[in-house]
Amino acid sequence: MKKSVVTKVKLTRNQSLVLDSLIKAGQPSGAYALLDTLRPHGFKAPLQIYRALEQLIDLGLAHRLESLNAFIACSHVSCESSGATAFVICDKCETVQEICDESISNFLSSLARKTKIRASKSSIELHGLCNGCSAVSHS
Amino acid sequence: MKKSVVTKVKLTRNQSLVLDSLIKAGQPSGAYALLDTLRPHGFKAPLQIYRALEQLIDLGLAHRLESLNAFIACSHVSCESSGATAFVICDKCETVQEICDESISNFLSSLARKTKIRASKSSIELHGLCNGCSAVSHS
DNA sequence: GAAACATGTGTTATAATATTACATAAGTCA
DNA sequence: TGACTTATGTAATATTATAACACATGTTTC
Ligand SMILES: [Zn+2]
Ligand SMILES: [Zn+2]
Ligand SMILES: [Zn+2]
Ligand SMILES: [Zn+2]
Repeated sequence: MKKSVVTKVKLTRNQSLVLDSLIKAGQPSGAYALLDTLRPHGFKAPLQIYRALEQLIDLGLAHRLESLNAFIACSHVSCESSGATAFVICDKCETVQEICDESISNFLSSLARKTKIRASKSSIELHGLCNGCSAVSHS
Repeated sequence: MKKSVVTKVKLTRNQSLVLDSLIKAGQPSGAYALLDTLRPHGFKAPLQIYRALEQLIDLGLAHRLESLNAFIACSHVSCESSGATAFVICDKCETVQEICDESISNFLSSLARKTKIRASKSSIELHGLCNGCSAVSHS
């Protein structure tokens, strides 16, 4: 898993704005939602968002949720350490828990070993109802 | 994890055609690639593909690879048993290994327990270079 | 400083993926 | 049969992502 080694980086204006939006959102955000949010700041084209996101993701400051085609700010200081992260997503309230511990990296290592793959990127996403939403929606 | 309980289902014509294409491809296939493949059989619109895929996925006969926006035929008899499946994807030769054992379901159960989520769907995808490709591309 | 290079930006257009809406047909069961 | 569900056909549209090009800015090297 390639990861940025940098601990402190100077973000460009666009990157900072996108990261701030992501943090403020506190939820998975689509690229076009971010674009709309940032139009008042002069953003006009999707590429401005996608380019900033690419950097932020490389730096471990944001993550892409593959199953939602959406993005979210990293909830840790930064995920540089391992890059082995799992996302647990409530489909009702859209809360996302970002889990990044040894159980994840161990699982991925073991999976890579078993399948003889030289892993470069992983995506673990678990959908369902969080504790609160699960209590409410007892259909 | 909700799963079909059916063991033998009669597929409709469209569903059979899409499944056959997926199996023949033996690789992740995009919806529009499937559409092109099936035009000679009368397919004309993306919805015909997406609708068939939805059924096939519900039946456990096909899977969606979230990180590729693509689909693949189930490599087991069917994944009805657990629905806890991991995909290991070579980014060079596009080979996909579908892993479905206790290590996967245990990991997911544990993750769900830790995060207090009532899980309904999961997606585990590991990218990298398979054994063969990794040997060749020693840059 | 000038040249060479890498990185970031702005903008337009376009590609790739997925869904809505509506009309029709076919299968299932009382 | 009627009532109902499921599958289909088709057109239009929505959503997500990238390509191509021009320009600007920053950094290194001489
Ligand atoms: Zn993170
Ligand atoms: Zn919730
Ligand atoms: Zn399967
Ligand atoms: Zn390979």
